Amino acid sequence: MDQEGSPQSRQGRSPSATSNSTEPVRTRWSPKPEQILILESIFNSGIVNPPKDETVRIRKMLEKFGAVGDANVFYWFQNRRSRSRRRQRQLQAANAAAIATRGVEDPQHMTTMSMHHPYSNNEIDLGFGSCSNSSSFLLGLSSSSTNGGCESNNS
Amino acid sequence: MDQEGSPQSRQGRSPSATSNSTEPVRTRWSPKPEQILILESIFNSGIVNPPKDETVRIRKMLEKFGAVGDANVFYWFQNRRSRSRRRQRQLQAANAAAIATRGVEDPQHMTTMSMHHPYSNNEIDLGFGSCSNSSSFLLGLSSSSTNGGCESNNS
DNA sequence: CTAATATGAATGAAGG
DNA sequence: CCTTCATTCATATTAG
Repeated sequence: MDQEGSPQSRQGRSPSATSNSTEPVRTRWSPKPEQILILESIFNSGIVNPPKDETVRIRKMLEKFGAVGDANVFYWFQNRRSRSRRRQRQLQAANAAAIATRGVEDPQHMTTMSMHHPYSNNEIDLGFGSCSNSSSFLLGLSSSSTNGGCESNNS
Repeated sequence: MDQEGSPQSRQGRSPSATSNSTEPVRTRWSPKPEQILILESIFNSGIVNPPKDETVRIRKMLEKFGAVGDANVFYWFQNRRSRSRRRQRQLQAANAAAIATRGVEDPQHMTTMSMHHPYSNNEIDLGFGSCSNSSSFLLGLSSSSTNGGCESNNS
């Protein structure tokens, strides 16, 4: 394979940028660790589906650590949501199956999602409803509104 | 019940313990030969993208030979599809290049075909269009909505 | 032991 | 929201 000695040296640019001649190789955006931290913090803060304006704000925040476009942020949240839900279902199914411990299998329903994960990556909290105070440095979302940014969004 | 799929450390009997005591050493799923046979049979039967229900059924089938989760089956088919496609594209490109042969030497590195495969890696059939009925002992599947039978897949 | 390869798993991007 | 494709990462296996 191709394993460079310099990993994570991929520079991604927003697909909207047409004036991009210095980087002919279109590499898909690879979020930097700091960006991932920010995104996860936001997600765990309850903002799982940021509206357009917030997406832009988040993008600007992330841009300080590397090139990123609005679409990237949008995709990230979308995938994150989907992934979390999937995770949840599998986890629940596994748990139920473990508790069941009996050969009762639903011939119709396929709720039995038994998948043995290698590492315990439990992330089953999501303080919705109440804006959980994450000790994150990214608490600067307020701009025009007087609110601190504890809002439940839904589109 | 099934604790884990028995990693079967067949690497080396060397006592060189790689610092493994209570580490969750993410042992990735290693399909048993029988499982691989089943999966390949199904794949070659035309089921290249089993729907969820079928995936569960396949998983149950495989579980008789070793611990496996739905996600593993899902990943297996996904990777299989991707690999088959890529392989074909590369072979096609190589073929086209061979036909060209208009003195146009490709000074670039050989990404298409340069590696000598130890075994005859000819798997370019993918007899879609006509559902080839392989004589497998495990053919007991019912078609679902998306695909699963003798139908050309979408996209 | 090191290098190359095969393959399971994760994720960004896009389609429907 | 859901599934699917393509690319990439990580690791097990095998060749040198």
